[in-house]
Amino acid sequence: MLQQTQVKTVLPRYLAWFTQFPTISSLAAASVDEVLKAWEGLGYYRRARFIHQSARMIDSDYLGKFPHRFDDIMKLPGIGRSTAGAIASFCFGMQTAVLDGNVKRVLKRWHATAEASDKELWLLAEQAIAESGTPAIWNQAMMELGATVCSARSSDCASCPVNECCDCAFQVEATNAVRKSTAVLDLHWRVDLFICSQRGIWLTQRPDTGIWGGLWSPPITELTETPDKGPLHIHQLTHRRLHLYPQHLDSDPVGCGRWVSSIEGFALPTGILRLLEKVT
DNA sequence: CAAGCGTGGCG
DNA sequence: TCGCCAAGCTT
Repeated sequence: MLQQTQVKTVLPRYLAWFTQFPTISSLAAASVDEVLKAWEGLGYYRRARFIHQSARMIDSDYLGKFPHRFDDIMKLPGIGRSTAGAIASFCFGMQTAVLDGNVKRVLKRWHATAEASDKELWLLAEQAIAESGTPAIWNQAMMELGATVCSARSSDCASCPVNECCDCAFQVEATNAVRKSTAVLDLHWRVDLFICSQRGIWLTQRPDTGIWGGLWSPPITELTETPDKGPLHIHQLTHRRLHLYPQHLDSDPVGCGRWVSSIEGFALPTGILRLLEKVT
């Protein structure tokens, strides 16, 4: 849940999650739609399907017990080197490094290597963890440092507990790499609203790959030409600006999908929920 | 290695 | 208001 998502955002969802899925086997037994619904609004929905797959894999391949070997943890879908390193060090006391956004920034500033590649940063992280002697504490400390006094927007070198051994103390600004901003692409989507009092609203399930993968939505058609009139709702993603054009239709829907009397039990993307709030 | 993948918070 | 970024991973 915490991958690329702030603790503040995750916390309430995390608590609700463990009420609904208290054990690995309970998560494994749930349907994909139940899991996606529990994840609704968190974004990066592939993570929800990955954690579901992981639960099922643990159930079948590891007798329902979370694996303790680093290589086995890495095999779980959605768990990469950094997350595996966090789990292995925090849960099992292993000497494994974490390299999240915070740790990367702290390492770059500490060693004054703003242009360091991921490969080089992993090397630095592994070296430090080996010398620390206390992997779990070290990892937590690095992450915490990056989240507080050595944060991205504001660094407080004067109050940093380790400023005396930091190569770039008091000159953080100079070592911030200039990020090349990635282009935001405009997409124009027609959203077909089949709504009737008798049958409710027509929803289709989006393909697993791509934007809002696996979630439910009214049928969406990509437009090559942008309508010059009619209602429009804009939804911003990281690298995409979605222009959503709601289209009320009285005809019968074609293709795969289902009528639902209420969207309550279905996981819908936030952009679609906002659009529906606006037009209904 | 770079692109693709959501959403909310914050300066 | 707007752009950046957050407990990254997969392809």
